[in-house]
Amino acid sequence: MDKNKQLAQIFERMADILEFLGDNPFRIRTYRRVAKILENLPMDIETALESGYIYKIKGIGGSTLAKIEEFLKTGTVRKYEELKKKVPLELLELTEIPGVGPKTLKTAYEKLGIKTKEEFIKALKDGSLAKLPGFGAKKVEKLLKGFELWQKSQERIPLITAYPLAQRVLEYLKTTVGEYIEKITVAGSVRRMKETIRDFDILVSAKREYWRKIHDAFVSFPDIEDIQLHGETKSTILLKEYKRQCDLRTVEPDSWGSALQYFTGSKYHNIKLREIAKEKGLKISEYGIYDAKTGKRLGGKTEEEIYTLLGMQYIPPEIRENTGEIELALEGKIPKLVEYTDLRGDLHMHTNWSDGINTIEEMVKACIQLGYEYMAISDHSQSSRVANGLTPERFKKQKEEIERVRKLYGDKIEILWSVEVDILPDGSLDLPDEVLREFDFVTASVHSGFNRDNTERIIKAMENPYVNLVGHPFGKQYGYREGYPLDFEKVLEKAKETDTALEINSQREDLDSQHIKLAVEKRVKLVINSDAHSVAQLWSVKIGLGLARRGWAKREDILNTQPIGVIRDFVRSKRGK
DNA sequence: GCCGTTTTCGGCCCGACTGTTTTCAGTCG
Repeated sequence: MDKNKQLAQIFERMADILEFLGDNPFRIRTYRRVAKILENLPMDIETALESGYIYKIKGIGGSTLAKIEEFLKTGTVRKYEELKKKVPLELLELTEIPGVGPKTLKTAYEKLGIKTKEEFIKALKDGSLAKLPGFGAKKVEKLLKGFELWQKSQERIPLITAYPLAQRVLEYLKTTVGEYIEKITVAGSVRRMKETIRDFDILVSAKREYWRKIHDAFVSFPDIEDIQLHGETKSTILLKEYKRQCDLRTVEPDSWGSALQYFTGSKYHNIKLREIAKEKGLKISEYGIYDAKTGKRLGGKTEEEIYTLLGMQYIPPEIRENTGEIELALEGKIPKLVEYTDLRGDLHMHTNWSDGINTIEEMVKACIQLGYEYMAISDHSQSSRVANGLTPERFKKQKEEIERVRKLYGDKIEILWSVEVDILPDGSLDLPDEVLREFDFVTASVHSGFNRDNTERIIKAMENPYVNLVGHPFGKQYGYREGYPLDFEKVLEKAKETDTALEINSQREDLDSQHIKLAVEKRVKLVINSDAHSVAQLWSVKIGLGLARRGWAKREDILNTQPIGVIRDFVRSKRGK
């Protein structure tokens, strides 16, 4: 999907340049929308063209198509090349600084001849920018602060890191000013369970008389670097951890639904909704949904109300990206996505037998607490030396311990004896078949050779009748390591052919939602796993679940929503083939 | 740029905040 990303970037850059040049804002919006579409395309752009998929996407018209085709043919887009010559390209990156937009840069460029980032920062610091019309000391000070902040927090953080941090702020507010709060939740990209997060949005509904108290408590959160805004409807703090911005907004209880809808986004989803509202003679804002003519308020207490008034199905937050969900909702065709309560077990976790920190018994007790019907203990195999992988001899001993724990807790939970066996560089497995056959469930993963294409290696592993699941197929770890090159189409085909499932690994966020969408379309079975290395990490299946929902997965697409009998049949039937 | 049972031309989401402004431009979400 490299070409998708490259093309998306070209359209994004063209939009930046056109904005700088003061071009038609609606053309600019179109370019950005195209970039978003390309980024979210669930397949290669070539495939999208060949299959005709792309022609069905609204927002991609003739001249966009021409540019895409030109890019595929020549590797470049002429219009982009020409635009690049007209502007100091390097300067445009500075729009990432909060408070800096294209107009600011344009003024600096035209009045002071500033062409590079360094020159811009210098002009900020030496006061020459402050002398320009529309600029003042305060604005310059703000931009400088924004610059420093930007330097610290350029990177987005993975959801698995962001999610607990957001929960901490929520818990803090609940314990300090909970009595004044009617409802509280995380909105924004965390609620949409986006793979990576830039900042946090927290929404509270409360009676107006309590807002001040709530905001005062918020800006007194212990682990903050800075208070950036402290108002009565909106405050912003900078969290020490990862230098993340965190917004708090308070609304009246009656506006809860419309505010939640609005602050959850995505931006493009909201724009589309408002367009539809307009066609229907309605108007949506964060305060409610109104009759456009009379101004009469029609609703806004719940999110459901908004979607209903627009004549569509409720759309789950995870798929609000304006990538086709709105059209389907208008036709009533949004599928029922998999839910947390559908999960019956976790099939990937480690114990202190390899690189985990808790004992088998502790993991079992924790899984019982979570209400699982079954679980799988899946420690590493011998070639994972850094992870203290088990030899066949140690696995034999582990089996005895599993039996012991089964006697204690077997009536409360089904304990599967499993393994995360290494896929060796040649695609063979780290344990012989006669050892693998002893396990109740086998996951095979790549833990070495991250710089090569691992397609053939994984395909070979899937051909082994004892391999039920490929763990973290891309070898990716969001925020830390890019995945290795992989022909995912081929992997999907082989998975389908061999009845092998693919893992949605919560710790690593691998697969990501676009891969999941493809797998769902191809009807390849998926498993949502925590890959927990301690009791404390078992919660993380919620991350995998979020990704699955973003990938439009339904309950039947996820193997571990099924009763234990189905899991056992899944294993048995592949072995019997 | 895209789009169309009220349009093939003339529209294109909405509101808040900030700073530099006597009514608005720029930025953000």
